[in-house]
Amino acid sequence: MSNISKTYEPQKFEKEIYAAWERDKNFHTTAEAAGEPYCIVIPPPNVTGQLHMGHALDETLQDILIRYHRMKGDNTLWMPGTDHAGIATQAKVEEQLRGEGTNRYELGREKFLERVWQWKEKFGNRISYQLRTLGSSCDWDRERFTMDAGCSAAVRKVFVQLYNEGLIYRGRRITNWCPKCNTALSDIEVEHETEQGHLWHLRYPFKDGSGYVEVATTRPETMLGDTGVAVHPDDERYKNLVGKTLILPLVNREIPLFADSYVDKEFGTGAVKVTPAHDPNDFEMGLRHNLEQVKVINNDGTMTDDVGKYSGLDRYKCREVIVKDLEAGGFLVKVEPYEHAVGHCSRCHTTVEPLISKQWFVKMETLAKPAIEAVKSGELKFVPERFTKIYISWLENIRDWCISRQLWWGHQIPAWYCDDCGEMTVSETDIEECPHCHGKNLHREEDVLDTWFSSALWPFSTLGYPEETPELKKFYPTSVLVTGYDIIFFWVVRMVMMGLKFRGEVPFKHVFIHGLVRDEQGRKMTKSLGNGIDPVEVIDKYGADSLRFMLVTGNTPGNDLRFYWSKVESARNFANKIWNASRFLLMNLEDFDAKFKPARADLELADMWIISELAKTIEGVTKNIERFELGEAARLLDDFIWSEFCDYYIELTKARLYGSDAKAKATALFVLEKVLECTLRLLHPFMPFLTEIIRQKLPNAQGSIMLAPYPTRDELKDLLTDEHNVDEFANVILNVVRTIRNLKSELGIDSRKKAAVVLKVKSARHKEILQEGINYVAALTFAEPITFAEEKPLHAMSGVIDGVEIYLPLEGLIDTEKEIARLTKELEKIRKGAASTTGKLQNERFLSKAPAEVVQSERDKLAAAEEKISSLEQRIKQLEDL
RNA sequence: GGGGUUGUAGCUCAGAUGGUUAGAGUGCCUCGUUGACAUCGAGGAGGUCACAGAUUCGAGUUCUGUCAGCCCCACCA
Repeated sequence: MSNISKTYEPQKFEKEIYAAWERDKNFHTTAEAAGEPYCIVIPPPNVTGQLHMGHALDETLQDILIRYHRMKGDNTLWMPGTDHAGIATQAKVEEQLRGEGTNRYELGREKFLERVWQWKEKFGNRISYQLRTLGSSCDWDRERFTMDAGCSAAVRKVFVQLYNEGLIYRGRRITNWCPKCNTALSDIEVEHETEQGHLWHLRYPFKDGSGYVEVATTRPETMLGDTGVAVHPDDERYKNLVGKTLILPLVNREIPLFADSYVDKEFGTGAVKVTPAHDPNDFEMGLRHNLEQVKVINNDGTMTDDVGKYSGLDRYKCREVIVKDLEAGGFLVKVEPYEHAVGHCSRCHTTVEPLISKQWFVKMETLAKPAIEAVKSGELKFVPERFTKIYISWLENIRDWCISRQLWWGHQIPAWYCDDCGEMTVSETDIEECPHCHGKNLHREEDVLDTWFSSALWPFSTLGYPEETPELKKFYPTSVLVTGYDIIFFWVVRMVMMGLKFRGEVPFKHVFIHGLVRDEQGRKMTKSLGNGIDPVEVIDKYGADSLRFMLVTGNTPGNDLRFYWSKVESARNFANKIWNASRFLLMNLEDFDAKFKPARADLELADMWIISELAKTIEGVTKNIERFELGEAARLLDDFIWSEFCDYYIELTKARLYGSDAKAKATALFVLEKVLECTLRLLHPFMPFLTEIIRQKLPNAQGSIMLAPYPTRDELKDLLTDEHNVDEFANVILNVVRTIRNLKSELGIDSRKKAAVVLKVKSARHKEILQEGINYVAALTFAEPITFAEEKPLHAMSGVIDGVEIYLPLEGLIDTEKEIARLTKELEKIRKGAASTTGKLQNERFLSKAPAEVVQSERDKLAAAEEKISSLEQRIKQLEDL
């Protein structure tokens, strides 16, 4: 039983424990099980690669909530799974192919997809492995993938219904295009970054030779596609010129000067060149004024065949050449440095090109409204609350969602085009015949859906939708979504919209938002910086429990945290502390009658105190978990276990454990075991492995800790006695202990060396307390002997606390002056405090407005301070008289 | 341009509904290895809570403004 190693070595047991949990089906949930449903669907990690530290945080938070609720008796389901991550995964495999000297086009769609599935298999397994290593208690029997049969069926059904309702449409529009990924992107996949560029001022001559209009541009190469110049309708400078024709330099195309209120009169010359095919605003203006769309840039970022000598040039090379040519032709007025925002592909960081193409879109307005309402009504709550505002304002300004991607890896859009009649058909099942003309010459839409389309359905597709399964009925809406603030727009809002649309209810009641895990310098962990740390590496070195504890302590919802090895180390030290406290107990427990139960009267003050503190800790931890303040809960646990249980209580039991009174020993062991066992359960959601292995060694605990009940104050009610008195006792004794330790230290006496102490006690109550607790003082301070006296001993160092004067007699004469100086300093400190208290109590408005108990506590404070002052003054006088 | 967030000990961070002398971890200094633990114990130093106002009997906490950092959103070429 006690053959437990001297130090905590998590590597020796974590894997076996997890395997046992899994073998015993401890994670498994059924819809029929008893208890309130509690469900979390995992934010599915991308099968692009392995988990990083951000995932470790995300999973840890979820696992804490899940384990807590499971122990509480809720019918708890944590649904695991992974995401196919369209663009990202495809890019990885294409990169692999490039290394092999081939590409996806050579391979063909089918063979290529086989390769991606192989990739998925590899990394999907790696992710499952990592999640297990971390201790995640998900229901593995239900593991899902965004492209499995069920999710695909859900996607089809939702797509077709939205299409039939007119909420999905196909249109020729200007969209963000990534020339490298070779696909359209949605607005949120474009990252805007300010760049140092230039503003080129160009002059476009009037056809009639009557002069020029000056325009400015940051992208001169697009002038090849200009089909107009716009000015504001109220702009006096141009009023008489609107309607005239300009000649586009280099190209010699005739283009109109027209008026549109989009134009800002104040900017530049107030005239804008208009390129409908390559700028979203120009595109809109082009539609309003029937301008021609001249495409001059290809999908791959080179210039099109129709631009003469510029054809085939890369867009940036073309820019250089154009500028030269404009300058040579006298069309360049000036160039200024100019800072402006440029869009980049969030995947590959290539500068995005707005291009016109046929794409599929989801109409957002009607879907967004209920999603806004759900948050405003409180049906859906963000933790912390501040994200509500961000969520709402984003939804209020939402634009249609481009969902088609020119990729192969993903859900292929279920639309078929008939080559005979030209009609398009959208269908939930594959079709081989055109329903319009019964022709057989169909070809399927090649595009696939944006990854986030299937992710948006995740909370109900994983529960069985489109089937009306028992799980769907039982666990939807899920309880809470745990995710980082970086994907609120990508994912959270879309789940809410889809959930409301297809289930009529929000997908989750709470959204628990956490921050990013950063490196020691506060930088984001990224591949390019090479500053990422693999959670598995940390686990190998320090154990999963340490990593988990490190990730939650000192962190609050929504805030970023920094990764420090030293923080992991201190979490490991905490684990080691628990390990050794347990080892101590187990060693002493060897010849202990496990069935012994003390009578309430057998409990000592210290026993009652630790049980009372445990009860407070249970309440605090529970309350904070419920509020999602997991960092605070962890702090309370740390504090209770390390300071109160280990540093004080265990020390206080030693006299009994090593003494000869068998019953006293048994009582102490009983309480030690009781408190430890209860504490382990309280800590289990945070440190699942350690708590499991230790608890299994305790004589009175049966079964897995993860299925044991979560502690409650009620559970301790038979042992809780007279808590108010216990607190008072503890207060006095711990204060005396601190003062004695302090004095010893100042005297340079080893803390474990015996030293005589004299106490001068004012009230009978204090005397009673100290007499009863004198052994505790002795045990914690190595004070011996401790005597009570009415007089102040002359040759001694002294300290004073409420109601008690403490003296450490010295063997020789004391250095009177030094001691007086020390006491005077102490006296000043107390006087200062007393002065501020007196000030308050002399303030009539304080007396009349502050609550009675606040006033009373100030009075008590003052009385105590005055007592201390008088005691100190006496002592100083006594020393001065020497 | 709009919005958010942060500013508390050398460092990293806690401090819910305002109310004792503002806390923890880590680092630093002093002392201590006889059996739970040196991955430890005891003690200590270290903070005008960014700055300025306002509200209040009372502000680290609420409000306004200023400064500094970070982040998000945004179709002014």
